Amino acid sequence: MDHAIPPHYFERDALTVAHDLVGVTLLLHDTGGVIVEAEAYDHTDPASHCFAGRRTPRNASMFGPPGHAYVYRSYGVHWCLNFVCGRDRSGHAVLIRALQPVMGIEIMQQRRGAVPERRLCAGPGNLTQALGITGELDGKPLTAPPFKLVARPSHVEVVSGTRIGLTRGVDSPWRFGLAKSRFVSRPF
DNA sequence: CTATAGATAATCT
DNA sequence: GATTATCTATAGG
Repeated sequence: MDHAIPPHYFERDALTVAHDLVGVTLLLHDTGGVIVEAEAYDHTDPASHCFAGRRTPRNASMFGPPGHAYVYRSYGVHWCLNFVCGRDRSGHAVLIRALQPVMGIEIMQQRRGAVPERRLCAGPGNLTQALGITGELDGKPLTAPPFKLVARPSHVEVVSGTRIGLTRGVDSPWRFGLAKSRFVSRPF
């Protein structure tokens, strides 16, 4: 029996949610898989878009209600998917960085081109391309279609490390992954 | 396998 | 005008 993720799941700080999301299954329409890599960001974090509570048109949904998506464009090219969380709308979010493909693998392969399955959803930009995620989903609730989230198994071994691709906040170990997974964007 | 270089254009100052 | 929560190709071990 599948257990859906309840809305209050996201009413916690980004670090806690990022840790707990490892092993959760993320589905969008008929594609998706198991979250094997996620990173936490919040308003105390120099690497975050909403550091010190700074608001811009782009990051508006990061200050919106928890349990919703924050989708932004990275390097002007790639879409990146975040889960907004926190209890006080102060700017907590978790960047989904990699999935272990489970559902709709052929569809995702068509969208991504000829890449090995272990690279299909490895990296935030690759993941959104595989699932067909665009800015249209920014601000949409994660607890309603087209999203579906399924709770993880009871025993999941989670590892942590420093985040990827940053110039600030480089030492914070706010990257979480599924131990020994070969679907992560980079080894831990 | 790891490391680095270059492309790329939206976003922000 | 500068920066960037990335990606791919390429060179080297």
